[in-house]
Formats: sequence, structure tokens, C-alpha cells
Amino acid sequence: MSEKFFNQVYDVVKKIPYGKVTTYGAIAHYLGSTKSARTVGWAMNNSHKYNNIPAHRVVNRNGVLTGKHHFAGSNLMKQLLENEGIIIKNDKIVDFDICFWDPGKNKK
DNA sequence: TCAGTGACTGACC
DNA sequence: GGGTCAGCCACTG
Repeated sequence: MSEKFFNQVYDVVKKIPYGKVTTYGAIAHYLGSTKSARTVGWAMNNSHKYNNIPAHRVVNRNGVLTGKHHFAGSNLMKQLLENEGIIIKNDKIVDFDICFWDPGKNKK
């Protein structure tokens, strides 16, 4: 089923620990193909209808908050991340290398 | 049904 | 080192 891909994306995002972030590519790679990152993005686009998806913890490979415009406020995504101890500067995660969380590392 | 689009990424020139 | 192209999957008109 195609919705399984979405379900897996949501499942991974929900497993992101507090104070950690991941990338579309990491999720896509975890699900099979790094090139499926677009679909991950589309899944996040649909995630707004779910209130248990921490989409603010998902950024692109540069650590840039590319999806912040999809939140209620442009600074909401930044505020949520900073609230978790993540430093944001110019819509970009400063200590991205430290905050990065790889889904594969958490694989059961 | 076909074509276009999207919160992306990697490879190529 | 920067711009362009193609691939991925799902949704919409």
C-alpha cells in the first residue's frame, strides 16, 4: 500500500528524540531510497493534519528550516527547536552536526 | 489518464 | 564552486 510509506515516515518522525533533528534524506534512506526525499517532504506536507508529528524536527540536509513557511508562523518552527535547546541562526541549525539524529541508528 | 508540482538529494557539467 | 538535470513517490486538476 502506498500509504505505508507515509506511515513509516510518520513513525520515524515521531521517534525523533527531544532536542534532536533529522533530514528528509535520512528518513528517505531509512525507508529505502535517498531519492525518495521528495515524497518524505510530501508526507510532512500532509502531517499538518496530525497533531502528533514533530515536523519541526525535520529539515533538509543543510540543516535549513526549509519547511518553516508551512507552519502557522514563520518563527514557530524556530521557536519549537530553540525550546528544545537547538540553536537556530538565519533559519539554519547552528550545531546541526550535534543535533542530527539518524533513524538508522535507532533501528530496532 | 496525463501532466504538473512539491517541506529533497545526488550527480554532472 | 555554482547552476542544471534527473530520480523518487504521492496528490491534484
